[in-house]
Amino acid sequence: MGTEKLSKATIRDVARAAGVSQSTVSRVLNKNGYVSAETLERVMQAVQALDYSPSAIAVSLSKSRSRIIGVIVPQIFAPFFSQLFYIADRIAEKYDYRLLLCNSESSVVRERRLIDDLLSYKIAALFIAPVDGQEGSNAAYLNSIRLNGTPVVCVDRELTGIACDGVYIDNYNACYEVTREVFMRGYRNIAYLADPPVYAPGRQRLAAFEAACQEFGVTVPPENRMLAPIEASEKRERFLYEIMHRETPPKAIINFSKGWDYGMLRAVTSTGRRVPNDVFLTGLDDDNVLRSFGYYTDYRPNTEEVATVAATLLMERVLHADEPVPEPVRTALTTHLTSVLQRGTVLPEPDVKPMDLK
Amino acid sequence: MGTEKLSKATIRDVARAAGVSQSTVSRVLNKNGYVSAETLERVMQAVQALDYSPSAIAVSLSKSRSRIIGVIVPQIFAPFFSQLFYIADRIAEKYDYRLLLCNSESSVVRERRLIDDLLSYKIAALFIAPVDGQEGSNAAYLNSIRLNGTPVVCVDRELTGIACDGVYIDNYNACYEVTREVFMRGYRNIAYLADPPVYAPGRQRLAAFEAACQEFGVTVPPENRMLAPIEASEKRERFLYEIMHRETPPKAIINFSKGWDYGMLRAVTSTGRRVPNDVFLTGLDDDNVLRSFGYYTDYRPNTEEVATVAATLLMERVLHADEPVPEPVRTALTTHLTSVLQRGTVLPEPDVKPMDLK
DNA sequence: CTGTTAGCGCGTTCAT
DNA sequence: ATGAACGCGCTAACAG
Repeated sequence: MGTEKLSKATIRDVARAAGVSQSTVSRVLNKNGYVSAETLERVMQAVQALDYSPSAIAVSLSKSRSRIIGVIVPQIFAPFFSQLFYIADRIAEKYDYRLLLCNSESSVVRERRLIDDLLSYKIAALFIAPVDGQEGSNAAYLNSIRLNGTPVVCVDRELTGIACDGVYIDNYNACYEVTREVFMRGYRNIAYLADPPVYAPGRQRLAAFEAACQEFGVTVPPENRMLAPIEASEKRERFLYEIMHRETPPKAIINFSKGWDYGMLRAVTSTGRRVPNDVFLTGLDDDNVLRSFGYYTDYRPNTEEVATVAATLLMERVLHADEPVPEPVRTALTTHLTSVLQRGTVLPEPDVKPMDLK
Repeated sequence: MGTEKLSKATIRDVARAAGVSQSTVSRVLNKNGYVSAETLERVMQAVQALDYSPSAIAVSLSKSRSRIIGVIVPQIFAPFFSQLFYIADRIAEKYDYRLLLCNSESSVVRERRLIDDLLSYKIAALFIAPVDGQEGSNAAYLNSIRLNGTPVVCVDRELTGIACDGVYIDNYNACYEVTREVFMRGYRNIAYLADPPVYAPGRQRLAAFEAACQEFGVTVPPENRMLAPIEASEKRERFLYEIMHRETPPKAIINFSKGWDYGMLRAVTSTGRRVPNDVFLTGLDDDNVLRSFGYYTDYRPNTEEVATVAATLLMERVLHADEPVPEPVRTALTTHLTSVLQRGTVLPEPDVKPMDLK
C-alpha cells in the first residue's frame, strides 16, 4: 500500500532514507570499508524498505567490468553445445555470473562481429567453441583479447596458432578405440564415414582409424569409404544406400562425423536394414540416439567432463582477472570408449571369430 | 604500428581527434540531429582511425535500457528450448539485440531471482518459458513487470492469471488427433502414459484423450493408464515392463509426457519388444527420436512456428517499447498431426479393421 | 548546424 | 567511521 514507486530505487534513495551518504551504502552493500554496526543496521533497513537492488549496468560501467560471460557456439541447438552451455551456466551461477549466448553459425566473420559486440559489454570472460573454417580463424584476435586482460577459454576445436586456455578432446585415442572394438567383434567387411580430413579433428580421426586397420591387418577399400562434409548429406545417403544394397553389405559402419548419427541411422533403416540386427553402427553419439537402439559403441566426447573442466577453468580465470595474465592452460581430455549391449540385443554375424572384449 | 592503445578509444577520443564535441560524434553515430557533410566526414575518419566502437554498457546506462533481451527457460538442453532460443536469436540479431539466457531449473523461486537479476541489466524485454509449479508461479510478478514497461512474452506454458503476451500450443487438438489416429489404425488394446492432470496442459491432454476414446467407444482400463510425473521414471518403467509382459500386451502406447519419448522407447525395447513391429508408439516427439524408427505419429509442437511467432512478437514489443503498454496478445497455435510411415515399416496387427486415414 | 551541461547509478579515492 | 567529489562513457536537452 502507499506510494508505489514505478522507477526503481537507487542507491541515493537508500542513502537518503537511512540518513547517510551514498558511499556508506555502497560500503555496506559491498562489505568493504568500516561501517558502524548501528549505521549498517539503518542502511539494511532502508534497503529492505525500498526493495533496493543495485543496477548491474551502473556497476559495470563504474568498474569497467560486467558480471556477464560471453559465450559463442556454432549453433546452440546442437546437443553438445546446449549441454555445454547448461553446465557452464550451472557453474557460473554459483559465482553470480550470467552467460550471454551467441550463435556464430560456423562463420568466422560473424564470430568476429560477435566477439566485438560482446567486448562492448565489458564481459568478464569469453567462452568460445571457435570456428575453424577454410577462411581461417579468429585465433590471433582471441590471443590479443586474452593479452588485453579478458580471459578466453576455448573448447571443442583447437585452433592452429591459438594461445588461450583450452579444453579439447583426444580425438585420436577415442576413434582408435572405437575402430578397434569393431574389429574385436569380428567385423571385417565394414564401411567408414567421416568428414574430409581437412581440419585437425578430421585428420586425427582418420589417422586413428587407419592405425587400427593396420594393426588388425584390415584393408577397407575406397568404395567402402565416404569422406564428405556433413553438408553433402545427399552424397552420404546415396553412399549408404549403395553399400546397403550390395550382395554382401558391410556388417558395421563406423561414423566419425559429428552430429550425423541420426542421418546415418535414418538412411540405413530406410534401406530396409534393421539396426543393429543387420548392421552394427558406431558414432560419435552427440545426441544419444544409438543407445536408444539397445546398444552403443561410441566415441563419447563426454560433454559433461569437457564442460565442467572448461567452465571451472573459466571461473578460475574470471575470479583472478586482476592478476597478471597467466600462461594459457591446454587440456586434452582422453575419452574412453563406452560400449554397452542391452540384454537380448541381436548383432550381425561376425566375419571372423571375435576376440575377447576386455 | 605506432602507439598501440591498450584501453579502447572513447567517444571523447574521437571527438578530440575530429576536432568536434562529443555530442557531434554521438549525432553522427546515431544518425540523429543535423550534421554537416564535412563534419560527418571528419568524424567518420576519426572513428576509423581509432577503431572506435561505443561501449554498450555506457549506452545502456545513459538510456536506461540495454539491447539485451532476457531469456529464461527451464533447461536449455531440452531440444524444444534450445531450438526456441536459436530461432529467437536469429530474429533478435537482425535488430542487433542479444539474448541473455538463464535456466530456471523449473523452480519458481529460482525463476524469480533470475527475473530480478535480468531486470537489473535493464533488459529490453523478457522472453520466458515460465515455470508452473505446485508452489504457484510468477504470473503476478510478470504482469507487474509488463505494466512497468518491460515487454514480457511467454511461451510454452500458459500460466493461470497471466496477463502478458503469450504464444502457446493448442494441446487439446493435437492430442485429440493423435489418439484418433491410433484408433483409426484399428488399435483398441492400448496404453496411456502421461503426466498427472494437475496443470493446464496435462488436463487438456487427458481431456483430449478421453474425448477421442468416447468418440470411438473405447474404454481404456485403469491398469492400462499411467499418470505419473516424469520424475517418477522408475514407476513408469515398471508400468511399461508390466504391460509389455502381459499375455496380450498393448498394441499401441500413447505417450503425452513431454521429453519422455526416449524413456518410453528405451523401456519398451529393453523388454525385448521391437518398435514399431510389436508396438506402435506415439509421443510428443520433442527430440525427433520416433522418426528414427522409420515412422512417426506425433503431436509436434512445431517448435519453429512457436519460436518464430513468439520472437517476432517479442521484437515488435521491443521496437515499440516507448509507446503505451498495449493489450497483451495471446496466440494458441493449432498443431497438426504429422504421421509418416516410411516404406517397408512393419506395424502391429490391428485389433479391429482400420479405417481410412484421410 | 554545433558545443555545453547535466544526468544515468554506482565505485572509489581523499579528506575529515 | 563517514561524507564530498570525481569518473566510468554516453545521450539528451538546452543554448547559441
